[in-house]
Amino acid sequence: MENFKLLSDSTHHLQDAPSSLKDSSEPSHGQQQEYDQPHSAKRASGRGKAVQSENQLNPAKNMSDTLKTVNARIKRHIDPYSDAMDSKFEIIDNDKTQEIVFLRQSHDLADLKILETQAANEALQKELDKLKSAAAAGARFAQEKNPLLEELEKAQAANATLRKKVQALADKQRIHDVDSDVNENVPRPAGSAGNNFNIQNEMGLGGNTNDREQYLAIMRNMHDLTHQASINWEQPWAKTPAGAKEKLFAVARERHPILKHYENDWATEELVKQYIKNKRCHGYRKGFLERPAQYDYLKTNSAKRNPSAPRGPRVAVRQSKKVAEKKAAAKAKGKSKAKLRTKQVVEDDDESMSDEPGLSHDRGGLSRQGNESFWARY
DNA sequence: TTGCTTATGTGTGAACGTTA
DNA sequence: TAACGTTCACACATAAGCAA
Repeated sequence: MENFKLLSDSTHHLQDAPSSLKDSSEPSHGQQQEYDQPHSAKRASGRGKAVQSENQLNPAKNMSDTLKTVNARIKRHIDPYSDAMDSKFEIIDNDKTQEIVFLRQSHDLADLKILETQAANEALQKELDKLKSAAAAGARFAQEKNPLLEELEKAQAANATLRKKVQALADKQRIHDVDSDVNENVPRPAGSAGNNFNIQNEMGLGGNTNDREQYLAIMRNMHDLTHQASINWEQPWAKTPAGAKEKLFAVARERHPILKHYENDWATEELVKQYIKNKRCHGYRKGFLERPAQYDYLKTNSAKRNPSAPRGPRVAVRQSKKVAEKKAAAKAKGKSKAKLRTKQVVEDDDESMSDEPGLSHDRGGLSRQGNESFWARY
């Protein structure tokens, strides 16, 4: 098969070929027709017939053109060293018209190759269609996804707006809290704790269980702070250094911000005073603390007191009575009248003390009538 | 049951402001 | 300036609650 060449080299044989050969191109197909039977069926009409009519007009030229075309197709499609070509060539080896036969065989092979290529193209086309449809589906999906994206963007924008609103409200609340700290100061009640007012109530923590718990928490914390501030509870509160007091107040305000509401830390002060007073009292009673001689008279007074005298929470009653008295005093014109009233109250008190020892502690100017409703509870 | 803590009432003296 | 009233601080007494 080394002699196998492209058909261009042998074109001259065709051009110089005798007319018998040229004319017998079709009749001489006896052998070829047998060989080419399957392909001739494919070319029953169309290109086969056209070539035949062209050959009748100028067979040599047509053959030359055909050879060129086929040769170009062979260059593109046929492997000259393939086994199929080898076997075909051997069959026609000694035939005079071998080149023509070979040309047709090559032509048929080229057609076959074209058909195969067409089939491959069709397969590729189908694959391309599939890809196109897939791409179209992707585009459709992208289009369908757009509304979701828009919705998401809207939700994000709404979220951002809400966040801004929350932040603004928080700022507003913080400002309000600061204002509350400044504006809602509770002044110290008149009198002394336990005698004229109740610390817990005046602190506004006498409402419910939670208030009570908060009050107790603050109170216990103040006790701890008293020791942590190295305050000498064996001495009267008045003798406590101002620096130690201020330090204690500052820490107390930090631990319990509610204490800021009470002017000049009166609540803190009252709690600590009450604590160290009771602690000293306990020490005197137990004997591990010596009472100053200046307070001996209190012991004497206590001995004179009637132990059967009833005790109870009278602060509120006395306070309300005082308010009523002040209102009455405001109505009264002239100081003489007020003085007269005071004297009368004292006289009433003296009367009460002489009549009923149990009311001897009613020091705040309570008349007996005004006090009856209270004592009725005992 | 006991001991401690808390809350409240008591009387007194001192300091302070107001008034005659 | 003295008298008076108010407020404050102090200790004592006691009831009630709570925990060991």
